[in-house]
Amino acid sequence: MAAPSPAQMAPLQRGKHAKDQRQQALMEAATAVFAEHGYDAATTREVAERAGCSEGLIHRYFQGKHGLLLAIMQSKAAGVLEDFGAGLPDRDTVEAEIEQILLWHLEHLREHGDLMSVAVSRVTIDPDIGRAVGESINQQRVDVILGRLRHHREAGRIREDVDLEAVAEAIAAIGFMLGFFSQVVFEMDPDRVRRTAIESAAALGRGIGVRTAARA
Amino acid sequence: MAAPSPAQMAPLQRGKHAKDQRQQALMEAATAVFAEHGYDAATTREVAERAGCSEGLIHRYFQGKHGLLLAIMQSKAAGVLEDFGAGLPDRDTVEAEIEQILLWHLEHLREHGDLMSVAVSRVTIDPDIGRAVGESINQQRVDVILGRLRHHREAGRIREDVDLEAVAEAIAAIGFMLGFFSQVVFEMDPDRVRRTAIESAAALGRGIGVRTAARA
Amino acid sequence: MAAPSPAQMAPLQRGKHAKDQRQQALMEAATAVFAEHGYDAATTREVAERAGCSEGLIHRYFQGKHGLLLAIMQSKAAGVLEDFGAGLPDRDTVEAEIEQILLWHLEHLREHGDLMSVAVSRVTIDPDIGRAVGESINQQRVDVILGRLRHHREAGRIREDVDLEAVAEAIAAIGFMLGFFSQVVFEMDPDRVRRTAIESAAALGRGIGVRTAARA
Amino acid sequence: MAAPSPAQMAPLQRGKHAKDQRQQALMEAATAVFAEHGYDAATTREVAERAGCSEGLIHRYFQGKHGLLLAIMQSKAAGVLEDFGAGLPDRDTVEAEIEQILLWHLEHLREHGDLMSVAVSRVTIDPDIGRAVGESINQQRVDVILGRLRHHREAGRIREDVDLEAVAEAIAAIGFMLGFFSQVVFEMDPDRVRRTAIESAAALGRGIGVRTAARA
DNA sequence: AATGAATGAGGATTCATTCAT
DNA sequence: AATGAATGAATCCTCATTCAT
Repeated sequence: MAAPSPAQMAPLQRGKHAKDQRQQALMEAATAVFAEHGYDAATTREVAERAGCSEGLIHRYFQGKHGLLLAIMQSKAAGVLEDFGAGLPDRDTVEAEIEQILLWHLEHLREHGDLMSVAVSRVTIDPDIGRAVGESINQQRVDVILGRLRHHREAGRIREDVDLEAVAEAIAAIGFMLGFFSQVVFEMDPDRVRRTAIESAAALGRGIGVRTAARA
Repeated sequence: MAAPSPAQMAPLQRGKHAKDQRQQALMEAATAVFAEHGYDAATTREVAERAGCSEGLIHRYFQGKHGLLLAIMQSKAAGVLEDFGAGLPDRDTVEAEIEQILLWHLEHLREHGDLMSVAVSRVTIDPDIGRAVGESINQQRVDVILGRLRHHREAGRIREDVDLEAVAEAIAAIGFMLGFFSQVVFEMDPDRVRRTAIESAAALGRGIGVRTAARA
Repeated sequence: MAAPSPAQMAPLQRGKHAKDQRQQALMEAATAVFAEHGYDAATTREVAERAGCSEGLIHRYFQGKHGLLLAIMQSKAAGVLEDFGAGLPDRDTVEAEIEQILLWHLEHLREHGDLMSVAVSRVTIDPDIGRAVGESINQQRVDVILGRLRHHREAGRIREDVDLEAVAEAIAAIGFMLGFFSQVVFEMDPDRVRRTAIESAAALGRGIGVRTAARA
Repeated sequence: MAAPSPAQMAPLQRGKHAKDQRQQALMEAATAVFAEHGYDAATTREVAERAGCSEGLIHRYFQGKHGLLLAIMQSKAAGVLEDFGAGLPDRDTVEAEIEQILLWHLEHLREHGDLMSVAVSRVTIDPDIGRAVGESINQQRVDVILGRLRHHREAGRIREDVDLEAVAEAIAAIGFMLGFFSQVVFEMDPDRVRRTAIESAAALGRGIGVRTAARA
């Protein structure tokens, strides 16, 4: 899962203003190492080695190991969602909409598997992380989905009696489970996961859509 | 979340089957401590203290800290599902079926929140745990759900073109997310979670059910 | 200064109830190491090595390096004075009294040079030590001297207009400076130090004694 | 005790004799920081911060932390005594002479409390400091006192059988203990310390003075 | 069978010092 | 000449594990 992160690509000599590069390198290395061994079992030594700099910098830049974890979450949590919503085109049918949302999850959670692993493994223990993950990553995702569903309701494509929030959460749930657990954790067959997403979208879409003449 | 388990100080004398009691006490204490601090940060000392016995026993009985974790998973993972399926009555409609499955998740994941926290936080790191959780807990749940859906299909209540496996996984996903993450991790309002479950069941049920006259 | 402390004299095997012996060994080793390098520069590793046991025990027994320092002070501070006063015979003249007090200081501060070095080097920095040294060691010494002077006043051997407390402090001051600084720190010629003590006692004794016929 | 020295932030520009100012600022800041935390526990970073310049300068100017300590001692040790002896007027009686010597100690050791704290806390550990303190500060003080006592002996005010060196050391001892330990370290009541000094001077003065008619 | 004293390997962190700018 | 970013050695401490009792 963890990108090999060959490090030392650039010598990164002293005194340079390469400070930002080093911080970035440290955060990326840490994400990989944390995902591999877990936060506690990860050593600052390995993080520093992979980032190609000294352990001391972790403490200078991030005030210690925990600060590094926090910095990762704060910096990347935003990034995970930045193109969600904005990047997705409008769809003509509810089924297509849900389908593209689920497929987006499949793609993005696969890409950010390391980050999610770290987040998930800490979320029950570390209140700071719990907050970051719960409010940022989870709630925001639900909100974006909800917004898109509202569009469809306004277009008369969703039944009046459907609780949109509940459905948005259900979609987020399916997206997260398939995208992270099925794909990344359990390493299921990608085709099966993809088919499950598509079928779920169809079922859910039918369930909340108004019955059109075609469907009736 | 953690069962209080105050090391209830039954004297736990020497002989007899006190051994089993001690093993049980150790496993329960460990579940709580692991859930609280995470596996790595948890100390065998605290586990032993809460169980009311000496650290040495952890190694004698379970061959160390990791063995204790494994024992917990193996012993409890089975138990989590034992009444799932068997305990649930048959339902007349697909909606009611899905609803009761989701509500069962809400109830049981709340009860076993500690165990799930431990499992989830280790699942990406520890291959043994990954196996136990993935194959036992996740797949078994999907299978049970699938079995129940097949019943309804045989009764002519589910559309022919629906991929039952996909739907079963979707249901399991929603159940797990709502039951564990929403309830236990994010501590959302129980009523909202419950409503979300019911609404999701309705939407999904409608989506896979054949349109009856009543529904049309 | 530091007793060589060859350690490992007894194998001190496991499981023995040699706990007290080990604590004692640790405290003695620490006294020597602290005196040699200073508290901060001393390493727990060296202390443990000299005591012939593992570093971990320092933390188990004394809750860390600082606890070890405290334990030394508390345990030995009392001991330093236990024979002061009790051990000294009554004297017929004030001069003889002061002389024996000063000579006692010379002897005892030489013996406990290590302990005093540690105490003195920490006394300005560490409030706990400041308290222990200031109140225990210093004030108690003055009190004992004061008690002995009162005896002589009651015997009519000390002038009425002398402030006994002030004189007691002066004697304690001379005793400490000669005993610790001159002897231990500056390593002055023992004979000269001894002569200084005797002459000081004579001068001070004459200064506070009533002029007898013999003296006049 | 510590002079506030708030890093008064004179801009301290490049050229000129700003160098001397910086060295001075560094030494004063270091004296305060060393006195506060002890030499080892003090950090060059805090010294530099308080002096308002960068850590690097400590190494450029003083060749490191230890050099800074040495520079302080060498530069200030002289200053502590510069007006001792010269600044004190002649006295008519031995008592008055001793009294003014002791009171001088009270005043000057209070002023240089920080410096003395540093010196005393290092004197048993650091041979360089030991030398500086022992030979410079201690012996010089004794010598000055001895010189003044000789004056009085030449004036026939001191008994023939008194060992002047011994008495000089006793006076130095009392002065140092009262001036540094009682006042600065133990923070005793200033009035009591002062009274102790005066009474000690009287006793000692009587003890070494020739019995005049008035006294007889 | 159970204890808990002891170990020792390993980890995060601190800090004097160096050096490119 | 001065800075402050970077280093890396060294320290205190923790903890799973072992073993004598």
